[in-house]
Amino acid sequence: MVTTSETPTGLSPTSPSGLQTRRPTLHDVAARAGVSKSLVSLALQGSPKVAPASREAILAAADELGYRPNRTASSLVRQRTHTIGVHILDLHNPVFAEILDGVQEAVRRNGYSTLLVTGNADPATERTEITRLLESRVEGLVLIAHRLSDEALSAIAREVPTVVVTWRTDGIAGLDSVAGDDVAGARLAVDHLVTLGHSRIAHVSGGDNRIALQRRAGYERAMADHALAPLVVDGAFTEQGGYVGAETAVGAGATALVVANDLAAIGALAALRARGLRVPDDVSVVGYDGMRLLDSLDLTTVAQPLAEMGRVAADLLIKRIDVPDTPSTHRRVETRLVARGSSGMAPTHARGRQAAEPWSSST
Amino acid sequence: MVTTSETPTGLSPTSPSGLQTRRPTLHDVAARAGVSKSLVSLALQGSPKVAPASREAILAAADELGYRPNRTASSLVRQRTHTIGVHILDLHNPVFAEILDGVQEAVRRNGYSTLLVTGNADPATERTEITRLLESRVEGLVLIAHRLSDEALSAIAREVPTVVVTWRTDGIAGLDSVAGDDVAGARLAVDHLVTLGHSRIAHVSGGDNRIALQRRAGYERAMADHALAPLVVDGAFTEQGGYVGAETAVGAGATALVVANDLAAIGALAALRARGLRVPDDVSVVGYDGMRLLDSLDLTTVAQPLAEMGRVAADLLIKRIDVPDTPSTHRRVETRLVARGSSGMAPTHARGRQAAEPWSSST
DNA sequence: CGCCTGAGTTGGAACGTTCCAATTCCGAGG
DNA sequence: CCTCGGAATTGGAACGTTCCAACTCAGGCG
Repeated sequence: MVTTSETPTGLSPTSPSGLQTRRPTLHDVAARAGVSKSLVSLALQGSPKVAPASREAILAAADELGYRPNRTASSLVRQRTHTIGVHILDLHNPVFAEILDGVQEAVRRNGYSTLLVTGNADPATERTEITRLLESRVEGLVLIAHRLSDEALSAIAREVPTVVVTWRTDGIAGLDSVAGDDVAGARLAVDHLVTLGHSRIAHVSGGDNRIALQRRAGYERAMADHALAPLVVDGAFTEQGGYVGAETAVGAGATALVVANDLAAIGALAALRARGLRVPDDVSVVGYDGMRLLDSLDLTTVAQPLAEMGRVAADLLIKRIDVPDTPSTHRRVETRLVARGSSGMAPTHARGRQAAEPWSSST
Repeated sequence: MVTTSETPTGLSPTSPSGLQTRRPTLHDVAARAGVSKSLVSLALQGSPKVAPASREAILAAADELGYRPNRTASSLVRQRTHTIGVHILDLHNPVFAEILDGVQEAVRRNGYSTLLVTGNADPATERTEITRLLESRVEGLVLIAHRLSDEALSAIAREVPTVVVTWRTDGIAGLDSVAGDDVAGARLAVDHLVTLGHSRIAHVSGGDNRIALQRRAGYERAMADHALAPLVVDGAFTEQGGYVGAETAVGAGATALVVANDLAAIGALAALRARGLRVPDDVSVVGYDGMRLLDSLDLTTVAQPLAEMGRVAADLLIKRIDVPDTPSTHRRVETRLVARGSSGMAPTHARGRQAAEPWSSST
């Protein structure tokens, strides 16, 4: 198509490298197509009111100039960003990636897009990154785990619809949550090991965060219900945490480990290998979370429907964006034990021991 | 501090839920503090020209109203976003998270922040997500792997400073890249296995993407140099790819596997376990990438300095943002073999075989 | 006493969109 | 030939910020 070229604006100016110096605007496109900026705006939004000929000319001009709409300007005037902010506690833990899958799926299905951000387990960067999301005027916030105080969290929830994935937020008004039942989940692990004849079942803890404490409580209650002596050793939600935790646990004579999460369970496995202990013949290991990778690693775990958690969270959030004044809902997802090769019968010499016998450092 | 309250604006309006209906603006803060919006802007930016008393009043007003600056408005008028866009091919692969660590570190050190986005290995979403970054006017783009065509890539590079991490982009002008030498890296793996007495060394490929093909080429050349018959089986950069690839490879009598990446190597391990084969007694396995997790899994791998790659990439990018017209630089990072427990001497019955002997399906 | 200076403050234009109200254009109907 | 109506198009205000130029107001100095 031939455009009359008495319009002042030619092709976009380029620097020697070919990198554009000034980005073309609606105005430039309008000048090149010989119409007003309003019509260009209309045409690019696909309005049916634009005459076919004009539309064609505008699209051609935009293409020739390499026009790229400016989202910041658009969302400023529209007062909408159609964007959901997502904070991930730790990108190194594949569990969070799996939750994110579900979030993205639901967010996109609802016509929003996501802005992803991570504090990498550092509370200070976590704060600044979330602040950044709020300043970018995201319309909702998904927190895939976080380290905020209850006050900080509720302040945020007052500002923008928010949903927390991974733990319940009962006390705090105006925000939703999606989580599994960590107490019941830890009990599943203990029950499973008891069924296999274990009594010296130790728990490698995940530190003193909320989730870790819940799982620990579940372990302790289950042990008490089975009239077994509990042993909790310090660990963390990382491979290293699992490694050192497993070392002290087997040092104390444990034949089975309930590890705080999958990543730590992988670390525990490494510690056992380093000690020359076989899994599950000498020691059984059960993880927590249910990340996909564990299938390949043949690790027994307490599994949560991760992608579904993300999906449910995003759906709750979008509902809350549409109807801001809904009471908080806290969704509980089903937790189940997935038995794999890392858990087996207790070693014969350790089986059938007296239940509440105190722990000693025998091997 | 007592503020005179004849100003028209009171506290920000809230809906029954406590969720704010209209976000306070500079104007609201100005009204409440009894000054002009210009002075509020100045004060919030920490300008020394603002009188202490005014500053205090303004800060108090902002705090009381819960004022939150609007980044979209700010970046619109400033014509700067101070934001780097980062695209990650696949969040499920921890390798990319480790590269991202380096990127974030360098980006923050230089006073920028990041906007993270993932296509989750789907080319279509990848495109829309990158488009989104461009429309948000990021000042630079880091692509931690991607599936764009060369044309698409160079079009983007013409629009915004861009750096690709993970593979070289020699042919394409105006963008930088950071990568390891995949051909040499694969050779390291083969050499290592040959030293251990292996001759039936198979390669589980990573598909037909650029990197996979490079690694495959490195394997093939190294095998030829050792006068060994190569065997390449189809795989993918995923656990499943490694699983099926390993199955066919050992079916063909391989005693050692050079697997296309770490994730696939984990899958290969699972396949061997399922077949009752011991590692490394029956079969040795070498991965590629060097993700941290492999340390716990005791897997030999060809390691790349992942975080450093990210750091170097971000530094190159920021240099290019400052000085747009610099010639492309392609940084090569050092690749080295990290020997762990998954690679060992070739089984005695397979050792010292005739080198170029054709492969058969013996076990 | 008027002028100058500089500290402190302010109005208003600009950024690139969207969208409303107003305008032009053109053919049909009276 | 004039009027009307609908389709197509347009100007301009608005979004919330930044920043420049201009202004006010003391106080010091000649």
